[in-house]
Amino acid sequence: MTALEDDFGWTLGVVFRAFVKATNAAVGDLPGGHRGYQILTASVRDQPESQSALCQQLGIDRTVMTYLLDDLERASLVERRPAPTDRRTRLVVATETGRARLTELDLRLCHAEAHVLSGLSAADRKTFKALLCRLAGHVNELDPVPSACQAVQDIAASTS
Amino acid sequence: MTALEDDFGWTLGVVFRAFVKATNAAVGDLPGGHRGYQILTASVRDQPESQSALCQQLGIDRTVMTYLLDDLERASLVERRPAPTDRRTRLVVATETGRARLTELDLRLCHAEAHVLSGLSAADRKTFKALLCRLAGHVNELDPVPSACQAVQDIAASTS
DNA sequence: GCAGATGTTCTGTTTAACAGACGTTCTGCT
DNA sequence: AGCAGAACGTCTGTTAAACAGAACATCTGC
Repeated sequence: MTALEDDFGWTLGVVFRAFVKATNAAVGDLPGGHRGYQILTASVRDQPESQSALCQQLGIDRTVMTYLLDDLERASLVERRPAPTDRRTRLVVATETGRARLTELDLRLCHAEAHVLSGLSAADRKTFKALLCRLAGHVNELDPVPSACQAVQDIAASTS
Repeated sequence: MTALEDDFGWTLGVVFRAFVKATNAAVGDLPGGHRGYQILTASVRDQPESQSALCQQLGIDRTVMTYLLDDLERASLVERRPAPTDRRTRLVVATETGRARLTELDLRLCHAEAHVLSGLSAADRKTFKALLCRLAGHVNELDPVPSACQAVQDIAASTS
């Protein structure tokens, strides 16, 4: 219980970790974990025009994306189909199953967020989110975040 | 710029990542990175009575701690000396150099925190920290955090 | 003094990510 | 049309990090 490190960093880490843990629990056995979720989301919302576009968007290595998609495809959540305009590229589209799974996951993730934030009143929750958002925006100006996944990778080699 | 994932998780990740990055930059070439800093801090503040106590406190594997301490010792920042009461255990004590390095690091980390929080006014900064602290406390009740480092490890296998 | 427990280190295995090579397909130039 | 070079996706090999378990040294209780 001693303040091992700077209090701010420690608390931030605790909260972030709790969110990560809740998120993982919510995602459950989805192939690829949180990255599977992100791929699924992108395939529905953004209709990525190629695998490599998806890679760049999510900050995932091409070689990793390959077997990530393999797993998702094996679970019938997405399909790789050759792009009609350029047969080098594969279009990543969500199946009906994948779409259904995504709406379910969104719900669960919403609960996960609520779980982490349950220590605050509704008003505090709102101000916290607002401040966090301002902070994120400011930080993004200072040093644009390449991607959501990149963050995780950096963190892996980093500190709390 | 599309909201890939839940906004809360994304913003939290962005801010956390920014902090991590700033922290790493502040720590610089310290052997062991942020863990080196934590070990150094613990060796000064808590005077750990054994390596394994340190491991448990920081959530670092024993085998990892071994070469982490090797590196720190090689840099003359800490010393392993046999405990007078039990010669099986090694006392980890900071050298004078290590102590000086730590005060310098504390200063740099303070700047790093200020850098991340520079997007908020002093008042907002204060409320943000307070809310974060309440959140961390609450989260800790729900599911006690074993350690600061454990968080990072979990995050490595996780989401933003 | 001996059996078992504990602290630390070493070895081997596993996992994850990345760099590079390869086959396929497209684009630009002649 | 045909060819050189680039781009996309996949596969192979290498590297780094973490953990499990064995091995060694030392302590505690009987």
